[in-house]
Amino acid sequence: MVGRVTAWFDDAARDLPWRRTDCTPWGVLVSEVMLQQTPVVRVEPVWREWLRRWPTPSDLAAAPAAEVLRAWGRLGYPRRALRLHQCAGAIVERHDGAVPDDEAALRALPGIGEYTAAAVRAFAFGRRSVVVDTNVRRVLARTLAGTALAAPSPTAAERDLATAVVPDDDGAAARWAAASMELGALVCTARAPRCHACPVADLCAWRATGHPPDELAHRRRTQAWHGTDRQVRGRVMAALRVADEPVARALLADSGPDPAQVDRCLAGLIEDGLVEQDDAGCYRFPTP
DNA sequence: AATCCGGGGAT
DNA sequence: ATCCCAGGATT
Repeated sequence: MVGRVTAWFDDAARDLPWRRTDCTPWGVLVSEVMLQQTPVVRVEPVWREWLRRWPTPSDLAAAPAAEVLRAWGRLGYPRRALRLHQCAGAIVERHDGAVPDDEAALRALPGIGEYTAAAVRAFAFGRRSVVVDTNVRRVLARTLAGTALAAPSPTAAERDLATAVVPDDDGAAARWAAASMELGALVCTARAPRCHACPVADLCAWRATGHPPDELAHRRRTQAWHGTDRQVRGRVMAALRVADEPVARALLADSGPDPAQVDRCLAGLIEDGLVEQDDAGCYRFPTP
């Protein structure tokens, strides 16, 4: 399983900038945070711009939060940008400006959770770690468990299974992490898997049983979007992004049909540290 | 364990 | 109109 997937990866891997040998650990960390719930094609141009402007953690730490939020653009979940900014500051303060390779130290950084810490350790430092993202979970669910999709949130049994599969050797483990993720992203996709191009199709439990559908499909609840606070918050952030100066409340009226909702979202954005009010009561990104 | 948190492209 | 995407923090 591991050998065949990594061999496949040697040939099929996408040439992504954060995979190049000249990419720094900081570049890898930035890519991982940007890739949290945002597809590769949308991340790549923003990542290039960020690494050009802020090639090191201390460069980003020194930038104003407003510039960071602006540069985040439409990647979504702008709290990630704020945390990445805080993460850069913490790397400067706690680690002398160098991205740590220790899993516990990584986990302690803002915006770095279990997945991202393991991914940075593997991809930036070539060290063994158990990297379990949505792709790996799906690949393991299908090949080994024989189910169409993994459970909504990772279970302990799933972690144990993922851990058991990871090779002992640092380099082999890091290659498996990248290869298993890539297999899920390019071949063992959620919607229309390309089993004909899969290096382990002949040993896939899900395929062997005729691709049974997801038993929990009918209970999976898709997140609403239209009319939600998330949509309104997004519109407010977009309005502030394009504005050159603080924006009056009246100009944010078309962020949502319900004024009370817009006010609630503004309060939430302020609470989250994404927005602040100036002396005139106009809204803007945080200033130093 | 459940919720909240963006946004866009594919189907 | 629905689904999916290299998740994390909070409760």
